[in-house]
Amino acid sequence: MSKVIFHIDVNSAYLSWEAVHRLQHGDPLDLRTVPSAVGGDPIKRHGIILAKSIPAKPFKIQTGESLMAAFQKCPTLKVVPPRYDLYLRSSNAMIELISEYSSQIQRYSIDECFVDFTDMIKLFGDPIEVAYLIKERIKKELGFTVSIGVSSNKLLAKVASDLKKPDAVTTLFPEEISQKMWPLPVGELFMVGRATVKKLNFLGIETIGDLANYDVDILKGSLKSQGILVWNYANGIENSPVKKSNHLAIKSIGNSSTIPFDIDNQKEAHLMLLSLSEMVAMRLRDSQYLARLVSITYKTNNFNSLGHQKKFEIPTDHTTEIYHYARTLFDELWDGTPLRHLGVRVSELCENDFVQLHLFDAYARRKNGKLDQVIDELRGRFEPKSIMRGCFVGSGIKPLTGGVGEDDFPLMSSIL
DNA sequence: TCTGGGGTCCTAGGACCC
DNA sequence: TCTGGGGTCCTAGGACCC
Repeated sequence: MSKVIFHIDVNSAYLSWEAVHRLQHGDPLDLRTVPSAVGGDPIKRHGIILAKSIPAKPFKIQTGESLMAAFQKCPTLKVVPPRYDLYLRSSNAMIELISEYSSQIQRYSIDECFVDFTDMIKLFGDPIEVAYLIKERIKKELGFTVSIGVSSNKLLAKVASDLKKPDAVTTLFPEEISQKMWPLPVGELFMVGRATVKKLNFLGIETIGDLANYDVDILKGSLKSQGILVWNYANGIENSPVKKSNHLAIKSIGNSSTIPFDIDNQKEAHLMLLSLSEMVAMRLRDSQYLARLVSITYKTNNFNSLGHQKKFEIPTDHTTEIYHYARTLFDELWDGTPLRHLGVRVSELCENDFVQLHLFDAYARRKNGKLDQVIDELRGRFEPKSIMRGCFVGSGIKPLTGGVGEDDFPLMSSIL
């Protein structure tokens, strides 16, 4: 028997949430009614558009483009800074409301989720009517709009929610594929990004329909497994389950940041790595995992990206150990080119309830672990900034770099 | 185009082993 | 060794998602 899946997508999420919050706090202006955007600070070199209002669309403002470019297209564009804690709370409120209709919810990102409604039909009735009900309740009770796609699998539900925006419910059942999905440009398909569009165009494939009706063996030849995947998607074939998000399914934890100035000396680079390692290690301990692999990445001032990684014998969650690995990796890779961006990531995670300790290491590690624990507690009880290492004083580098702390739920992946 | 930060997965090549 | 081949692990880089 066939499933019923919803995909629920918040319209211009960051911007809508920002607008609602401002209205609730007495701001007379609804950001959604004027050309506006949520964006970073160009002075700190974080100047890109993160979300835009619908009135900004006619100016061809694009998510991801620089604020400079955006202002050139629309000098009156109202830009506000992001507030991720607010967005997380807004997202949580929405999920809570949706939970009243099904417990089978997969949070796909901060502003998107999948809902398996199959078993709830006998309780709530017609899925499409329920989708409208959810949409209206979110609008009335939370103040923002969503687009909901309804279908028999996640891929089709996701495509459906994109067909009509904002504030809409759209179906895309298998029998509607040829009429509703096939005429779309192939780049609209999930997992067909810029690089794949180019390769497909080269084969004469322009629309999703072209792809669906192409010889899958030829696709396999030039696109490998990706070719089979997107061919299946173009034909509406996809059957992954709606996975209830559990944060224990995390595969890696990383932080990275663009520095307001170019780093051209080892000392500052090390300080930045320490700052990133502090955050990564705190999140790692919070996740109850240990990591076996540490990687660093950087971007030079001419936007060249390089990375280096290494596996280590003994999994760890200690700040100082992760930092030392990161520093060694960095020193092995860096040739002195000025840097604009640095990142630290840990992966190959394993449960932390059972660790084989080398006898020699045992004492030092326990001491380290205690220190980390105390710092984590103080940072939790007061403010994260309440404890910082002296070496950061006057350095121009923040003692902790990176976001996504406490309410970790980053299960956003490119895989359904 | 003066261009963020959080992720996941796949592929290719070399090392190493049998 | 101017020789074969398969399996697995490691690493770098790139593709995609939001």
